[in-house]
Amino acid sequence: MKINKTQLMGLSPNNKLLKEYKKQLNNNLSQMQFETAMGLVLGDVYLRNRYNTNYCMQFEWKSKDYMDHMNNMFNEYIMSPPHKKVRMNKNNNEVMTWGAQTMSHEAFNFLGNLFYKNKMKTMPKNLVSDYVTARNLAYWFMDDGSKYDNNKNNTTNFALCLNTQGFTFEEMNHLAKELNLKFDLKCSVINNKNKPVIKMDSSSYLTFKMLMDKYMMPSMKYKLLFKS
DNA sequence: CACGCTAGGGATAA
DNA sequence: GGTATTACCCTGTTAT
DNA sequence: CAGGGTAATAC
DNA sequence: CCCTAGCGT
Ligand SMILES: [Mn+2]
Ligand SMILES: [Mn+2]
Ligand SMILES: [Mn+2]
Repeated sequence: MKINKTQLMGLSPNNKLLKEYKKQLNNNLSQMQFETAMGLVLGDVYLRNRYNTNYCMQFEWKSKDYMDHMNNMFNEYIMSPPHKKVRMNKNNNEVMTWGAQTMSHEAFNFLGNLFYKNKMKTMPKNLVSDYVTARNLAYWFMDDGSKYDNNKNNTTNFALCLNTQGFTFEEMNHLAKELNLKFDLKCSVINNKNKPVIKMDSSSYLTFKMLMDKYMMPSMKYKLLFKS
């Protein structure tokens, strides 16, 4: 008797049926989920291990479309639809985002163990050569990517960035080399507020765009669109 | 005198 | 009855 | 992005 | 992540 996810609607966190449902799920993410999740962990997702058992993912994005896409991608691990978050910041401005979370599950532990060594998020050595794929890169870029030149004219500088301020210069210097090696992306590390940012040279734009094209969600395509 | 280009910095979107 | 569990919001806070 | 609080089960 | 003041050509 297989448990359908719809049977879990409104159940409490410690419900027995929920735990049986978790058991019947595969202990590993699908290949597509794995590649996506890794991109998201590098990007905007919080991979959380609160009770020292199984990891879960916490989502927060401004784009509802993008959030819905993740809701679909990790459908079997998400029990509640995204909830709207409206907050006031210190300037009394309204800031609206969408929040959601997966259930905690063993399927997320491999990524957790890969990125978190003694509760600290680190960049695994040889991450790119061992794991990073085009899809993986795409979700990282959709999350933390940007143009280098954001001026509102038709610039000829097509350089792109990965906003990696959360990592160390050492980690990113190594990553830049790995990206160059595996994807032929001419990368360097630049400085933003004394924190590292990966810059992909303008000459690598077409290479990168070709790699990304089939994965870019509509709401994120602006990140690699130029006037000319 | 324009205009491309950085690095400096603000207000979110993480 | 207490203790253990844990998904769904919440808020703290800032590097993106 | 990262942690905290809690209400609802299970034993 | 994105915007922009202001140096350099
Ligand atoms: Mn990130
Ligand atoms: Mn981000
Ligand atoms: Mn993002």
